[in-house]
Amino acid sequence: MTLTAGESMESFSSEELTLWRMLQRAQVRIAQVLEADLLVEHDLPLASYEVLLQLFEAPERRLRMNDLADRVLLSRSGLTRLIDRLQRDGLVEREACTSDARGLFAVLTDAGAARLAEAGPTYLRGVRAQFLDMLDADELRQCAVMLNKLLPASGTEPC
Amino acid sequence: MTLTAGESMESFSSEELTLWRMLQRAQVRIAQVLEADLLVEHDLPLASYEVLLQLFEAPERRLRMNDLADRVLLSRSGLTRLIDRLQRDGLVEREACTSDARGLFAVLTDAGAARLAEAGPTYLRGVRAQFLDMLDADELRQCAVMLNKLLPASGTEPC
DNA sequence: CTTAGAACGTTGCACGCGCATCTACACAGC
DNA sequence: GCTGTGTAGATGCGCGTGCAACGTTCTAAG
Repeated sequence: MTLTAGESMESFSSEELTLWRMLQRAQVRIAQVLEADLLVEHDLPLASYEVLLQLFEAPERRLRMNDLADRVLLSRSGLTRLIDRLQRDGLVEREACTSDARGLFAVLTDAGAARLAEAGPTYLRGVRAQFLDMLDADELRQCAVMLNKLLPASGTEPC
Repeated sequence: MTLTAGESMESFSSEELTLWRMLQRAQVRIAQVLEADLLVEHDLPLASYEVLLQLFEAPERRLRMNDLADRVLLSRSGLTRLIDRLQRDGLVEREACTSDARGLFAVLTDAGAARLAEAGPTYLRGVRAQFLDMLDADELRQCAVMLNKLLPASGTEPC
């Protein structure tokens, strides 16, 4: 607990932490390139793309605000503003929920689906170039196994 | 190229993209927990921690602003502001570069090293709990191999 | 029916970031 | 020497985000 700086620091440069930092770098770099591509080719931020995609995949192309926020890893307020922008651009609409007057659906419009279809190839190409094509089939499988171990766990916080 | 929405969308939900999105989620979730822990226990944002760590690992605990910006994946302006804050808190100092009057070093102060030493265990514990402990030794090795494939590549943009 | 508490979404505020721009300096070439 | 091009950092500005607080609505207890 009460280590001097010199003592406790040894472990900081361990392989372990290097691995985590590499993961961080990889994810950030891929996301940066992806966002830049989407912005240049379709004037669509990555976060917006992901919202449209989630809505597209949802039944009836609609999702509760709360659900959506969880899926795109955004705070509720952050999603409110993002949906504001998407609605202003006509890509999404808000619709009241009949069974729960508090609830609101974000619904993908036809224009939104079209925009998503436009941007999809760019996104797909970026993910392949930056990520999928770098690894062989075996590695992708192992990657899936590891990510499955990582993900449910991070949602199940102890205590 | 000119696919209808229905056509081009099939591939969007492919395993491939799911994998990328899982990677994204994993990284973001881990970083969120890490940042929350550092903030609660040491009032230190993750980005600040990473700057201090980079400086600590650098020869003479100093780095050029430009170098540092690359290492922490921040824009130059972003780093300028961040160093402003760290300097205000006495964790870092700016020092002129004798060989290049344009250059500035960011130098870790003793207070900065102490703060880093305080926060280190929290960081380490978080990374272990969220990431390292979830995988076995074999997987960690494979992870390292994959990340090595991913990382240099994302820095070597074609065209 | 009334009331306490929780849940859903929105809004005020401050913060942190990136882009474009600016200044200062370095390193050519003349 | 001077001038033009490139680089290192800093600054003005706008944008996007999270936190805390708020209004509204649902649910449960009395």
